[in-house]
Amino acid sequence: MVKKRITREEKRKQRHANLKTAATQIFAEQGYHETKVSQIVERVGVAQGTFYLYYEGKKPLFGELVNEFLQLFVTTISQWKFANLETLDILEVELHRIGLQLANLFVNKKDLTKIFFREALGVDEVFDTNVREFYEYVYDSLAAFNENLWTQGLIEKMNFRLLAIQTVGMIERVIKEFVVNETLANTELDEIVDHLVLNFLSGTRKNIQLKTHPELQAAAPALLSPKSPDRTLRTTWK
Amino acid sequence: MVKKRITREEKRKQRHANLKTAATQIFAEQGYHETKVSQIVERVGVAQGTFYLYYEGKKPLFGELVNEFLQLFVTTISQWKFANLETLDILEVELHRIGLQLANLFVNKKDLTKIFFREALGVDEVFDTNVREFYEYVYDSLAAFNENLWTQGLIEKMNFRLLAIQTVGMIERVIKEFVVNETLANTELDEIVDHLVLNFLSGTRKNIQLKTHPELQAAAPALLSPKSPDRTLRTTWK
Amino acid sequence: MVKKRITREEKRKQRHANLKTAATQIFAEQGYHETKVSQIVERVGVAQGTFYLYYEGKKPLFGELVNEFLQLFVTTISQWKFANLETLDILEVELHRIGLQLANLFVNKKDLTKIFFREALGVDEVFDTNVREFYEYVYDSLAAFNENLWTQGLIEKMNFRLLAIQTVGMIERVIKEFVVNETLANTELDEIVDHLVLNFLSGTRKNIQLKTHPELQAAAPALLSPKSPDRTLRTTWK
Amino acid sequence: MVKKRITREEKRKQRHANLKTAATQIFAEQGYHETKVSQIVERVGVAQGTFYLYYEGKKPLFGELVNEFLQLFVTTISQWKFANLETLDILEVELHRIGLQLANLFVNKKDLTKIFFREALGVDEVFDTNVREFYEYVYDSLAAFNENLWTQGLIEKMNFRLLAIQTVGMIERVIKEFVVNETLANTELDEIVDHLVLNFLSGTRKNIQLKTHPELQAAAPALLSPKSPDRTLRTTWK
DNA sequence: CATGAATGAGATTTCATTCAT
DNA sequence: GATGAATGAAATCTCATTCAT
Repeated sequence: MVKKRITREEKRKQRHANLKTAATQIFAEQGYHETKVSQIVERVGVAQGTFYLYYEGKKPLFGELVNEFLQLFVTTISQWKFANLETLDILEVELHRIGLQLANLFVNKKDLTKIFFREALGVDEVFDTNVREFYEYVYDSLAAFNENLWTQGLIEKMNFRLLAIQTVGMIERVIKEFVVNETLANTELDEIVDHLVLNFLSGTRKNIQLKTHPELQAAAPALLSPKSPDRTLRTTWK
Repeated sequence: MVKKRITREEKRKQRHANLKTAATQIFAEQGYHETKVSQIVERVGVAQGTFYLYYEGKKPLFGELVNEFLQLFVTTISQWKFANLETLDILEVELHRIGLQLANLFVNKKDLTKIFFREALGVDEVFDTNVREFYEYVYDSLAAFNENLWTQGLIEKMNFRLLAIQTVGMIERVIKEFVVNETLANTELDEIVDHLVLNFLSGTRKNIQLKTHPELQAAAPALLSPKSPDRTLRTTWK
Repeated sequence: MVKKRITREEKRKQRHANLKTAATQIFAEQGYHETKVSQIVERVGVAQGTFYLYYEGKKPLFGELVNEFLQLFVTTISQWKFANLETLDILEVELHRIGLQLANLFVNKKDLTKIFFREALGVDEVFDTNVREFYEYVYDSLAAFNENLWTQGLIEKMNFRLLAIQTVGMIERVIKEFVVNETLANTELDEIVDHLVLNFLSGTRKNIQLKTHPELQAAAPALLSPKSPDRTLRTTWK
Repeated sequence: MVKKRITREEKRKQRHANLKTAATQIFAEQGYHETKVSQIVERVGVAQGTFYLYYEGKKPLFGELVNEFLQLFVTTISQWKFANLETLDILEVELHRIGLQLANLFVNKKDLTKIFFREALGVDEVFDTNVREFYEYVYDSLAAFNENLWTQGLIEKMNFRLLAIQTVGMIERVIKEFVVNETLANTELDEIVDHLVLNFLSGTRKNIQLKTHPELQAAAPALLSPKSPDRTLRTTWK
């Protein structure tokens, strides 16, 4: 008896999980609008109506997935503790650590990450609001963090909110290339994080003594558009 | 006779332009999927069928707009000439100049910018490919530019492609906030560009002499999630 | 052992009754089509499948309820005995008595009455036939009764079937207003029955001697549509 | 040119009319819930989508039809003028006239009448409200009319609202039998109206002098349920 | 060229009923 | 008997695109 009940409950959970997994995959593959409920149930091997036993509809499910991602993110960053960031060296190490932590989140939740970065916006007004709230939250957190670093004399005084936005953008695009598009797949995650941290801290500038070697500075040829300066992009689609 | 032919031709062009303008606006306002062909023709004041005399369909038109944006971008950056970037000071000034130039492009083409950043991805596989090619192009250009700066001894040796990606992300998100979401609307464009350039060059690190004032460096308390550490995000949608 | 069997049987009967009660209520509240089987079982607190152990389906249950109402009605009127309707006074008293009897049936079975008057028709062709047969039966009975009254010289000769139909209509609408819509709730049941009986017998006409007082008869102004002669009714629904 | 435009406009009107006609017929035949949009378009011979060019949906169309009926009714009765109802004879003639007028409305709009009497209630809450408002309006009008007759000494003092309700019921059921069920089809419309008017005025009672002939009054046998006193009605449906 | 009515494929969603446990 | 998850047929409605006028 007890066993039977467990079995049924487990079956239910299994099905729920299967549906979510299938939906996540297909959303990640095709995006929200191209994904049909029929595809989801087909992949799981259940009837169309079954879907609606577990989810109120396609949109609510999508919202749930997006929120799961946001939740994971928020949970992760809200756990960070920065007790003793006394020196730049310590800061660098810490930043590297949390950078890797975050990167792993994205890598482990590749499909959710794809979903978020491909179509979190534009599906529904309510979603949009939610996502924008999320960004505000991240900006605020990061700006406060930066300001604190300044208080400690670790970084320069600057527009900390703008800095936060820039930082988010940096990370975002790298994530997109690494996880979503997989164009950075051949680069070590560690190297990437390292790069981001160093760049965040020091920018690109050659250190001061270089100024004493102007002989190194040659004339720079026009550089951009190395492939095809007048490159034309496809214009027609069916 | 001749006059009539011209008039007719002009009318045609006018209509073409009107349709494109209307479509651009509505795509920017509502996104691709929420935009109905009926809305576009209604705004222009022509019949539904007329739309198809000027465009092969909704998707091709959208593709055209996205490409127009890409084209504008490519045209802009491919014109940059960096003849004499002899010193960091010159570089800084130059970067500021082209940064403003780019920013103005986005501001002037606000609708196209919105379209691109909201939904360039996820509408169609072909679009996606095209956009990805575009990004590759930008990365390559930027990486080459960065490498050249290094050659001139202006910047440090680093992973220039990764640097390019980071830079693109930085700019992208700032643009999104400034042009698309208008959350940065109260910040001067000049300040923003300045910030980006300085950050690109120097990062955030306090310069060296600070190290001689360790008394400024206090212990940093945990800082993130200033609003609500356990923040819960909405989970249900209809 | 024996006790268990009884208990089980009783349980079954109880469940059957519960389901019927719940269904009756919800049908009365929402009508046939708005009522979902899920709502019925939820109110009773049993599983969806259990419903089908007691009833063959939603429609058969509804039919059963409608028939229960018809049965009650038929039982009531078939018990009426009219042994000595010798005078109009006796007739009036008798009519009042059976009128009240009927009225109490409707009041006591308010939900069944609502069900019958709201949706007995239009749910199923078979139901419709059944209901029509019922009406025929009532018409026939009433016509025979009326004809008998005539035989006894109590009422005028007229089209007794038509009279029966009229009478049914009179009663029907009053019931609808009193029981179903409750717009007559502030009127005493006794007064209503009284009114119906008197009207059945004497109509509305002022008795003869009035004709000797023609001074009472003033010119009648146009009277209908006291609220708004050109009243417009809502035309659109979603 | 002009001709072409007219043709198109006419075609449109024709199609609109066809859809309405088909819908009216099928609603009248099968009722609201059994009627499918697919049946309507099939009968007209147009595509499914065409339906939605002319009507916002099935429910709004139904509402439109119900309201058309109500409108016709209101228009009819609001035009009645009762200038000189000086005597009962004149009243009788007038009532007969308007009774016929109303009856003809129902006969001419048989389908709308069927729709109204079969399913005006129970399809939608908004409809219900509308219909109930309509009944209130009719009751009010009729009660005022009756009261006026009393003011003129033509009829007895009574509960005029209740009288109105009774009258509406009388008419309603006769209409249902005559128009909807067609069980009175063999009776002359004129006779029916006559009957209703006489009954309204004089009821059924034998006039006074009959009381002097008690020999006519025989004992009445039990009369009701002439067909089958214990008649059982069908109980099961699929 | 322009029109705009018509098309119809296709997607979401509901819910009475079934049936394995 | 009871359960309740699963079923799947069926219905409504949308909208990009076509094509006769």
